[in-house]
Amino acid sequence: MPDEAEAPKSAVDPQEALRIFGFFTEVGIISQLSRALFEARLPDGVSVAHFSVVNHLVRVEDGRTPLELARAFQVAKTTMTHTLSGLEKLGLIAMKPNPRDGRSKCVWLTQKGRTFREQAQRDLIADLGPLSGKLDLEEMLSIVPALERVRKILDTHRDPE
Amino acid sequence: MPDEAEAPKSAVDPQEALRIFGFFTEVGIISQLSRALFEARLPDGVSVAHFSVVNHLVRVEDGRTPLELARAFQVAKTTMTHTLSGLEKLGLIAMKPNPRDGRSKCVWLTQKGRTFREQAQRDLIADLGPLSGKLDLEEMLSIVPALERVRKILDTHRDPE
DNA sequence: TGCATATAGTACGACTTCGCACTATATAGT
DNA sequence: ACTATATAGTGCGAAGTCGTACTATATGCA
Repeated sequence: MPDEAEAPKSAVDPQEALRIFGFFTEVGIISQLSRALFEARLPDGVSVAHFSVVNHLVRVEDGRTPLELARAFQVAKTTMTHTLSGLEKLGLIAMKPNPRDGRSKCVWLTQKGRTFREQAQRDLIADLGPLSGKLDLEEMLSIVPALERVRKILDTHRDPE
Repeated sequence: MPDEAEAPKSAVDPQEALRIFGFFTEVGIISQLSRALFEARLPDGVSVAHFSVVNHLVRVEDGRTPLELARAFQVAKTTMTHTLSGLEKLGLIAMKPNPRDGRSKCVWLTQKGRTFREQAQRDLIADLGPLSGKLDLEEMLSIVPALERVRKILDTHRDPE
């Protein structure tokens, strides 16, 4: 481990930096593994992104604009366009013009979308059973606030949309 | 929030499931944001995956096989093939036949690779300065063990290689 | 009013990751 | 020794995400 011994001006020494990298490495791997796990349990053609958006529209009223959704999930607006067009083809949402802004649209859940979400959530919960036996759920949930703080700081530090 | 009131057989109630989804949502967003942050600070044409592999090869001896690397980063072996071919084009690694197994190869860092890693790490550390001032580093690092536990359980629960 | 600038959404191409199918080599069982 | 099976790596095509560039509409200012 050939770390440098010079005094860094910015309060981060190489030793600590390595551990910070480790944090982000762990987060990246968990993200990848959990995405694969969820995806395998969703119907063919439905991605985690699809499910997440439908889920979000149920929890916070639908009628959101694509841009609001992109911001909520911290993805580029082109990505949200792609996801929404997939959801529209699946018949889970309907896009209507935004009465308050001619440039914009509003995203509405269809009945099929609501039904799908309830079924998918039930299936996911059922499949979570075996996992939940091994995961320390209490510990997992206890670190969510810390993760939220990290996320918010990273968010403010990225280049503006 | 139309949650069901039936008694689930598998120890996960819908309320808790939503919070578990929340955990993975946070992890996914942090993964995305940190990837973008790091990528913007690496030279053109060098991805986070590239840097991570080089960094790994420095920390744990080089001479690893592609499959070992794929397992270390929990990515498909085709993904590692792609990443390594990029690193080879960049001149940061060299692939040699594995003397112990004719099917396999070994990945060695070039001098250029080692130099690159030191420089890149220095740059990243310097750029981490402003962030580190706002992040609660101690809190971040304190939850790494919990993340490792989650990662290991998810890993054992995915379908084999 | 008229024009400059900002914003919402989209088309397009690049990059990353993955699954599947394939080749080459290794290993196990007979 | 021979054959069947398993494993390491790669080529190819599909899907997701992103940045750039573009169109259409909105907003601000002279």
